[in-house]
This record gives sequence, structure tokens and C-alpha cells, in this order.
Amino acid sequence: MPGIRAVAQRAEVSTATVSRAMRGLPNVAPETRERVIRAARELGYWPTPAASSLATGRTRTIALLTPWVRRWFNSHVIDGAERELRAHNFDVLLHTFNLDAEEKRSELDTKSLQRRVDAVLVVGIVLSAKELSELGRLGVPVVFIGPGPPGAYRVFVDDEAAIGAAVNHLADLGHRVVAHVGGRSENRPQWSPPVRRRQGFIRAAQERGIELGEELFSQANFSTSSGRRAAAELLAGRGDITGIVVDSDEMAFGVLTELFEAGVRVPQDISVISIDGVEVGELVGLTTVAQDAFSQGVAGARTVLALIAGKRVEHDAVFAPRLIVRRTTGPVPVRA
Amino acid sequence: MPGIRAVAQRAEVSTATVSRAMRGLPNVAPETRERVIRAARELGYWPTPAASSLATGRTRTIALLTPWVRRWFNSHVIDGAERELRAHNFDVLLHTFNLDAEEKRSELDTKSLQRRVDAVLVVGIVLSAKELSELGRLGVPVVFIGPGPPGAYRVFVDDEAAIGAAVNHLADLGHRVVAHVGGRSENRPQWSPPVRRRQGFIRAAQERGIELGEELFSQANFSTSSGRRAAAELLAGRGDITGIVVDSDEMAFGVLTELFEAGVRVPQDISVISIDGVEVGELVGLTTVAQDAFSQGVAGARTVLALIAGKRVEHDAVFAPRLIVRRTTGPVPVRA
DNA sequence: CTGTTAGCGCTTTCAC
DNA sequence: GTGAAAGCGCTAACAG
Repeated sequence: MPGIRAVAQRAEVSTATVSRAMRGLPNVAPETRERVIRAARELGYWPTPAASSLATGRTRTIALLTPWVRRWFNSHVIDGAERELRAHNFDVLLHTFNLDAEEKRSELDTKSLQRRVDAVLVVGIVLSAKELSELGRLGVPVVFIGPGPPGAYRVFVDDEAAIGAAVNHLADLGHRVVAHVGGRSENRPQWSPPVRRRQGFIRAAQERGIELGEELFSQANFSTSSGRRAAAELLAGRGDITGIVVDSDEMAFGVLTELFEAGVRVPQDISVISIDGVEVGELVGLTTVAQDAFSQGVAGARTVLALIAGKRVEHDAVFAPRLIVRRTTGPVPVRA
Repeated sequence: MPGIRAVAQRAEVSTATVSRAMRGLPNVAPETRERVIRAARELGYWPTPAASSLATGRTRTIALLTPWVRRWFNSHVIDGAERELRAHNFDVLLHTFNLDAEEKRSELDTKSLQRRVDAVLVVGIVLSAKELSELGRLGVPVVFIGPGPPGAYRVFVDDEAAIGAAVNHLADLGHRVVAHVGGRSENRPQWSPPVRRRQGFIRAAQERGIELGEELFSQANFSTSSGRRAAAELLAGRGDITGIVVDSDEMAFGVLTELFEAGVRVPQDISVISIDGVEVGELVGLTTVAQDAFSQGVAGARTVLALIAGKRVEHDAVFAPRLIVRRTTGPVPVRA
């Protein structure tokens, strides 16, 4: 593999000129530039990233931090971000967290990110205060997609609007005993989605005269199986629930599975609505409040690119959710 | 951020000793090593990857080449591979292909991979002969997960066994007019999964006395919507189909959606079976031939790590599929 | 067991 | 508009 010197020799210029010419810098005679480019092409020259990086201090690489790769939200965000970043000639370093059996994650270790990336994109995870401050110490732009602390650069869906749309939809159908399946919210920061959605649920319920009570709340961890367990708990606790609002479609699939197995008809006995807009939701007939995760990935990438370029950017990019009514919700059943 | 010299000064040794001590190389006095490690920790030192890479020629980075990030197979493989690689302190560079509206992809450009990665993992894509030879010219190990040319290092599910299990299941239920929804197979190499599955379907059908005919084959591109279109074509062509074998669960969801909308009952009128084992398949009741994509990712990562370490490895790691019977398949309907 | 000394392949002043 | 030369921060002989 030829180096910059081979190109310089062939084009009969210095390596400095090759460097300038190849990167489109000014102060290179058009004729010289052309000669350099041609020589590079003929030799199949491509600069060694490590060498450029060492010399410039930049890496043209963005870290993507995420606990899961295959969850719906995360995979769509990653897809959007990766395509946008690569379109701008940035590489994407995929970095997950170790998760144990209960999906508790290990602490983020920022050391391995030092001088390794030009910026960090945090996708779908609530970081601790300590982790946040360590990330900040990296000295590179950080953008949060999904959960992110106030004051940081963030891209997210309007949680209150999303959960409110779900509650209102059920209220409009006459439901008054509605349960909520959400993520864990105890000991979570105020800005984490599980907390905001729980609060949004409570507020919307109060506004619409929907009953509230501890036995109407069940917590899960965003996996389908945990959604199923949550539904089982709910059914065991109260026999008069007519509607369930779920924080994610994937958990809702678990809820629906449990209801199906328990012989509960949807929506005749119980209505189910969730948040996300997973593609198979159409087949299942799942009523949902959709968010555009792919576009959030693209938006996060654009924010990061702008920050790297030293441009000013809005701190928050808020996406609006969209209610999609299908077959898992219906009028409240008439009591016998 | 402190460099290796700062650590050397603090530990009162040379930078060479720091380098040796930190990397666990031999020929360092235990007491010296300890002193170096302590100094490094106190200073928060972490070696600059670009500098090591330039000096050693290695990058501790593996490229993951894939056309999609959010398809079931790809996301599970990526998940498995990334976790295994990071457990061995390798970074993962995520690299997708540009896809146009019809999901036709751009050609792979290996230039940007030169001296950038220590190995390449190709996930779920059929590469052209030209792309394969260019990849080979990179001079690093290449491992294929899913489709891969014979003679290369490969990890894949036994396609013939998978499609055969599907056909046999329907045959056992008495079906004799069975359609096939697969990926595009014309102008594809003999070793590509769409071709192998099509041939496997034909062979199994012949063995079981199942009718064959052009109007019983429909092609799609592995997306749910394309599966739906394929089903519509099939229904328009023949009215007596009683079973459909689909190359992927995601396409099967499209097939099921079309059947549902057309008022065709599953499995009373038509049985549907596919390949993959997507999680929501349980909720939908989809009968499927499951493959373990996550483990294939882990296996691919292990192969790559072994090759980097210079070990000998088997060229092919073949995974066995597993039939899961649920509710979308049933006995052939009795004709009126 | 440890230090000295060349690089690794680029980029970036600073002259000319 | 172009070149010479000094790094960027490490690693790998080679001595000792």
C-alpha cells in the first residue's frame, strides 16, 4: 500500500503539497492539484487514518453509545445516525454496555473513548450524574437521543404529549379504570422518560377523571417478556381494568400475549395502547402513538456534525408523536 | 490529558518501560510494573489509539459491514458480534451500504477500510466477485455471517435444512399446492441464500409430491411491504394455494397482513410458515423455522479473533434450524 | 530488566 | 504556490 511519499514522488512534488492537494486546501495550483490527484488514483493511495489522526488530533469517528442494538427505538436511531454520519465521511464506533441477566448495565467507562472519537452520541439510555460528568470531561461534543439531562444537546419525542394522547384516546372511548405499564421510575432522575411518562399519565388521568391507584401501575424493563409479567401482575391485582397504556410497543406485545393466553379479549374486554410505532404493529392491529426514531437518529447526527464544525445549534430538538388508531382499542365494555 | 512521558517521569522510568508495563509484556520487574500502573492511574493516563496504531500497524478495530441495521437477522448478529468483540477489547466500526429507494445498494468501497481495521465481518449481504476480491486485497481476515462464498470463513444456518423443514411440515399436514416467497434469485451466485432456499424448496417439494410451477413462486426483498406485495401476486395468480413458505418472518408478516386484508383465514384457508424466529412471532402465532442469529454473531466474532491471533479455524460454522409450530399452520382444508 | 533511538505516515508551521 | 523539517504519541529493535 503506497504512502504519501510515493504519491509525492510520482507527482514530482513534496508530501506537503500532496497533503494540501488531496484535502482541497487552498494555495495549490490547479494544474498541480490535478497531477497529484491523478498520481494518487493511479497508485490507489488512501491516507492512513491513524497517521492523520495523530497529526491533527481529529479522528473523523463518532461514538454511538447504546445499551441495546436490537430494540426498536435503538436500532432505528442507529440506522438514521449512521447513514447521516457516513454521508459526511464520518465513521461510527458502536459501543454497547454490558448487561447482566436482569439487564442491569455496567458503568460507562469513558477512558477508552479518550482521543478516540470527535464526538459522542448517547442513544436511549439514562446516564448517572457521574457518567455524565465523565463524558463531559472528554472535551468533545455530546448529544443525547432519547433520554438526556436538561441543558445538554438533546433529541427526543415529547413524552407528555405522547402519553397524553394515549390516555385521551382511552378516555374518549369511555374508559375510567386504566392501568399503566412503564419503565422503572424509582431513583430515576426527573428527566428520564419513565418518570416523565408516569407523571404525564397521572396528569392526563386526573384531567380526564380516570381513577388512580398504586395497583394500576406496573413496572417493566422495556423487554417483551417483562411486559408480559407486568400484565399478569395487573390482572391479578384488579379485575375491573378496561384499558392499559404501555410505554413501548415491544412491552405491549408482551401484554397482548398475556391477555391472549389468559383468555381476555382485546379490545372487547380490555383495550391496549402503547408508544413507538413498530412496523409489525400494523399486522397485530396495535393502536399506538408513533414516534419517528429514524429521523431522531438523523437529527442527532446533524447536531453532532454542527457542533464539531463549531456552529451554534438549538439545545433541544423535540419530535411530535402521532396517534395511530387500529384494532386493540375500542369502547369501554358495558358492565353486566 | 497526560501522555506516556508524564507517566514515565512520575514512575521514574523510560517511556519504553511504561509501554511494556502497561501492556503486560514480559521483562518488567513486578515492582516496576506496579509503580508504572499506579502512576498511570493517578494521572488518568490512557494510550492514544492513533499513536499505538501508527506504531504497531494494528487498530484493535473490526469493521462490521451490513446493508441494514434494523432488520431482525442483522441486528441480532450485530448485537452478538459487538458484545463478543468488545469483551476482547476490540472496537466495532459500523459500516452500512447506501441503499436507494428500491433498496438497491451501492458498491462496497474498501479504500476507506485500508489500514483502518484489523479484520472485517460481513453480515447478511451477498457481495459481488469484484467486491470480494477487493476485500481480499485489504490483507486482513474476512468472515462472512449469513451469505458467503465457498472457501471463505463463514457462519450460516443450514438453508436446505431450514426450507426443507418448512416444506415437510406443510406436506405432513397434507398440503399439495404450496407457494414460495423468497428473495430475488436471478443473476445471483449459487451460494446466495435466496438461490439455495429456492432450490431447497424445489427439491423438498419434489420429494413430497408437491406441485411446482412458475406461478407458485414470488419474489420479494426481505422487507415486510415486499412480502405483502408478493402475497397479493400469488393470490391473483392461483386460487387453490393452501400453503405459503416464506424465506423470512418479516416478509411473512407482510404476507399475513395481505391475507388478513383479503379476508383469507389463516390457517383455515391458507397456512403460512417462514424462517427466522422473530420474537413477536409468538404473539402473532407464526409457525417458523428458527435460527439463532445472536449466536451466529458471537461465532463470527470468535472466528475473526482467532484468525487475528493467527490460529487455525474451521472454514464453515453451520447452525441447525429448529421448527417451532404455532398457529399459522394447520391441516389442508377439505375442498368443497 | 531497562533505556536509547529510530521510526510509524501524516500535517503544519515557517521560509522562500 | 511550494518545500523542508519538526512534530503528533506511541512501539520495537538494539544495546547494555
